[in-house]
Amino acid sequence: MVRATIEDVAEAAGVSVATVDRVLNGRAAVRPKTAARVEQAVRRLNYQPDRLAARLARAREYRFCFILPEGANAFMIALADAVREEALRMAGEKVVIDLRHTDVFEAAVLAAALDEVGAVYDGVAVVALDHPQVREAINALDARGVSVVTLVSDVPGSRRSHYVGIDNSAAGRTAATLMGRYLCGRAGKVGLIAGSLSLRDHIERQFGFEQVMAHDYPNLTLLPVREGRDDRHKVQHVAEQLLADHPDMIGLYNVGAGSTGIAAALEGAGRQRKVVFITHELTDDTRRALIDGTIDIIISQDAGHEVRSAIRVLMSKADRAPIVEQMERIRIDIYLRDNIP
Amino acid sequence: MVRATIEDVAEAAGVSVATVDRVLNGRAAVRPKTAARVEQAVRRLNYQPDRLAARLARAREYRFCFILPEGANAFMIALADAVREEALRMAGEKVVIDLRHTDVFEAAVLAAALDEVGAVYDGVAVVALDHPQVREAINALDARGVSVVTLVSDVPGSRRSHYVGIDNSAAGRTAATLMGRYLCGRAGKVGLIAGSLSLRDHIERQFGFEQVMAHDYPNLTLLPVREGRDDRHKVQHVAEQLLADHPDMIGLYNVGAGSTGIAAALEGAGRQRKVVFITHELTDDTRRALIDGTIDIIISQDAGHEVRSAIRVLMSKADRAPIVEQMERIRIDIYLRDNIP
DNA sequence: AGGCTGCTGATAGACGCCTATCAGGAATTG
DNA sequence: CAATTCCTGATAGGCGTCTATCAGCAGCCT
Repeated sequence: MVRATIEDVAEAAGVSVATVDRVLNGRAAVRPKTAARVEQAVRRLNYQPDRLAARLARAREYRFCFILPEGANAFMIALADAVREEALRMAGEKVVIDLRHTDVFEAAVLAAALDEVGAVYDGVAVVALDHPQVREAINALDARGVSVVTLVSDVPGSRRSHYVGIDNSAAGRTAATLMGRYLCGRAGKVGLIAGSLSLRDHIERQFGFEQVMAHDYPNLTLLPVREGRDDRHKVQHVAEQLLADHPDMIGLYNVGAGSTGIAAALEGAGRQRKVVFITHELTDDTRRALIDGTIDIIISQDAGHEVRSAIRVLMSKADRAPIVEQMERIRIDIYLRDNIP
Repeated sequence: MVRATIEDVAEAAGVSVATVDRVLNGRAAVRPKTAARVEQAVRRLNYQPDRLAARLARAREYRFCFILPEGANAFMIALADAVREEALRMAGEKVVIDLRHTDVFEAAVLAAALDEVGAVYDGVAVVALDHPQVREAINALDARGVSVVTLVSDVPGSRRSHYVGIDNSAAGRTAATLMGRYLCGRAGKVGLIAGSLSLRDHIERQFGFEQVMAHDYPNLTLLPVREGRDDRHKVQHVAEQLLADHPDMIGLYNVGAGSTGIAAALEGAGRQRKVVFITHELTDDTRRALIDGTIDIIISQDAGHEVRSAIRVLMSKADRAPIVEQMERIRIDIYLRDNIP
């Protein structure tokens, strides 16, 4: 039982291969009756075009563009590295991947960047700000036939064809539960530092965290969020303030980047390992802090997986082929010092 | 800058495409001097054969076999389902995947099964018992040119070309740290139930768990391991015994399958949510117990990912192509009730 | 010199699909 | 009923590689 070819279908339907091709690829008008015969034959033989042969024949280049923030925190650098690495690997498969950096915090700038790339690429992956202007730009791309996937941070309500990233509110809830359990029913204050509250992912994490905290751990008092803008130094300053203001703070959750700033602040105050510190993204720095105990838990996402997933999705969209949802789910990685890769 | 074809290489090296092909695929003897010229041209043009075209031309079927335990705990069923699902998907890519069930606990039976499949397949993935006889059978397959990957449980020291599965000792350590933290410095006993101590994965988990327990949590007394054979009923019996024998047991780590038996025992004794219960593998049953709080943490591995990884590895081996290590790392998934997929 | 062997070139024919073109038959229009 | 438009068939050529075959040329041996 070998797989059927386009010729088998043609024969079974009593038409020519040209007609089968016309039906399959919508190349020209075909009488409905004929088309129906072809489609029936396709189903009967369970014909599915050989994607390899198709891509070979099309001799088509896929052109994709990744748009990442230019402000370079460690995770975004890892993401950019992953893009470059995959670009190399995929070069052998007629896939061209470009990488652009933009100020993603400025809606206008990001929207302009999105408009600009539309003419050239088949698909765009973007770490996006959730803002009406950006949403418009994404919708415009989609209207032009350029498929868009959001990466790491989503823009719900836009016509992006897929979101590649973790469920951030689940990540926040997870952080809260671990915080609560690690604190063992003690009473005290828990601090919260975010990067920017205009990034969807941060908002959602915070939301999930607060939800579980309020519901399950009434013994803990959640301090108002402070914004650190994902900048190491600013974050450190914020953390120092927080520590000074609240000598009875026993837990700290960092929603965004700049963890090293917090680690420094904790060490400066001599309160490392006394404050349960949970943060995001495994990088060289956070790994080190995790090993020496300053960080208790890192919640992370795998940049390599995300980039590969984004590419697979964009390719599927370009081929108008379905994606395997289950395969494209990006998981929440939880790292303790014991399971660091 | 389009990518180079085999013809470009031929031209650059001043030879015919036939010769380039002979060098690249070791098809026939080529004078060393000529071969060197070709190889230089390959490097200079950064030529890499188009894998799509190659596979198309070879018109080759890959035949792989998965050998799984016939004793059907939920995880193994999920694994088998994943194999069947991927078999369907890959059918479109000239990859034929068969699935066999065997008593993997009997070294002789498993070894016989391995011997048997050797003649037919290009590659074999096996959930293997770590036993000299099995090791021999694996080595024999390798000698015959059939590549073998171990799945879920490794056979170190054998000539398997790859192990697809999590780092089990890290998983054990992770369980221990979470257990220790969840128990908040209280003193008490911690129970340990394993499936079979002849499966490598269970031994390693236990080892990792004991290591961290002994080192970091001297307040906790680790009870001697009890074997439950991965059988729901036997496991339940063992758990009931354990609970009866030790009213002061405050933590329980299940290294193997049969978690539902333990959940039943805990509920029977009215000690659910009083004993911190950590176990492995997310299934419908364990998910439910996690949600209602009987299970505190599930450490898991994604069957779908493992199967896909095994297939990718086997295909690479069949093509003599390198694998992307980083992409084939199977991660330890940690699930709380907050991040269940 | 004749017969080897060893290496190389040329080339045809897959693999399964896409693209394009041309011709002729069928259906539609006035 | 003729003129037109709409569908369909046939077929060639290509995508980049593999496989196989045959012919030719050099150098070696006896």
